[in-house]
Amino acid sequence: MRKSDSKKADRGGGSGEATMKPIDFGPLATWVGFNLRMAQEASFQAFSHHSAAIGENPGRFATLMLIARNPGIRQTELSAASGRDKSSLTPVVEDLVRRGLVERKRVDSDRRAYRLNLTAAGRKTLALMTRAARKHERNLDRIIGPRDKKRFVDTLKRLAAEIE
Amino acid sequence: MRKSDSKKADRGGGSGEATMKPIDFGPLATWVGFNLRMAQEASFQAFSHHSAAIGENPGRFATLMLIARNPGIRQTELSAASGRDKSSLTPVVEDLVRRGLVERKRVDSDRRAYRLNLTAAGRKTLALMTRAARKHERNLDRIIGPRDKKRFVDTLKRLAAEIE
DNA sequence: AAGTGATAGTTTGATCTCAAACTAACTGCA
DNA sequence: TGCAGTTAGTTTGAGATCAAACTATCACTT
Repeated sequence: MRKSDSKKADRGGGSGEATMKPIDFGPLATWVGFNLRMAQEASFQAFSHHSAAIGENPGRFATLMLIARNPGIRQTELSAASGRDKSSLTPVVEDLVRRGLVERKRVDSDRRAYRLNLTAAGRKTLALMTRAARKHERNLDRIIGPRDKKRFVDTLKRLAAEIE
Repeated sequence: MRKSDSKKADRGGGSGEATMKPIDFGPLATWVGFNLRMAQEASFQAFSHHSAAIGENPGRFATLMLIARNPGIRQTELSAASGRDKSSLTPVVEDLVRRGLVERKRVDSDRRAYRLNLTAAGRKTLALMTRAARKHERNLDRIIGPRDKKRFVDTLKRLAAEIE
């Protein structure tokens, strides 16, 4: 069983009875930040489990996709695009290179930087993950409903872009 | 400067010129999972920085709020409500108790379990954080727009609840 | 009672992440 | 030239998190 078991609840101000009370979320119930976290976590977990068979995780997937669509991208650009600190990317890229999914070339004109590209193996893995991701997305779409989807994603994008 | 510097980009299939190209997100652009992560991360960071002055973080805030609204809640219930594994909660609760914000009482009828309650100090800290959270939420609301807010939060809730 | 299976919370180990400090290399200006 | 400030990527340290294994206790059945 993943996550904690949400079963019965015997609670009460002081003296404990055997009444199963629902949780009171107070203001959290309507706050965006909290619900964003809960939804993200649920989505992340579900996709993690889906793609575990391939031996990757959602972060790797985004990384591979961004490299595929932006051949020659550099690590710092990649980190900005994927919303992670550049230092978080160091071990990820290292691992992808070690496993032969990504190729790293030093840039002639700037010897500090690397350019990243997918190898054939990388493209293959990406294709596998894309299939898993599509399945996952269909699941999310079903929950969101086709009507709201575009607006929902737009709102997420605005949030990501505009929070101070 | 937080996160990596998203500045210029000199990229190109093979030979590098000084053209600043925007990132191609491919299918990520429309996928819910990815945008959920980006928005969540942005929101989390912003609130973290806001509440850093109080010496807490978003997770602690949810924890305190849930204890406040559900006096006598047990750790396992709390972990389910806050979407974290119960084992993640152990050090959090320990720390809150150590710092005198939360009080932990063994349950007579079940000596495995604890009941959690806020102390006066805990209520004070929660009040402080609530102020910070309200400011943060106003900021998010402004981005989302009052019209869409309810629907947006409902969708987040459905996602959290219904992802397999 | 004794034993079996579930449950509350902790421990441990593996990942992932940020943030700040660091190295190397670039750019621009004096 | 040569120095000052910036940038690309790495290292290091701290903190979260999950998941599985574990301990203690409970609840139920026999």
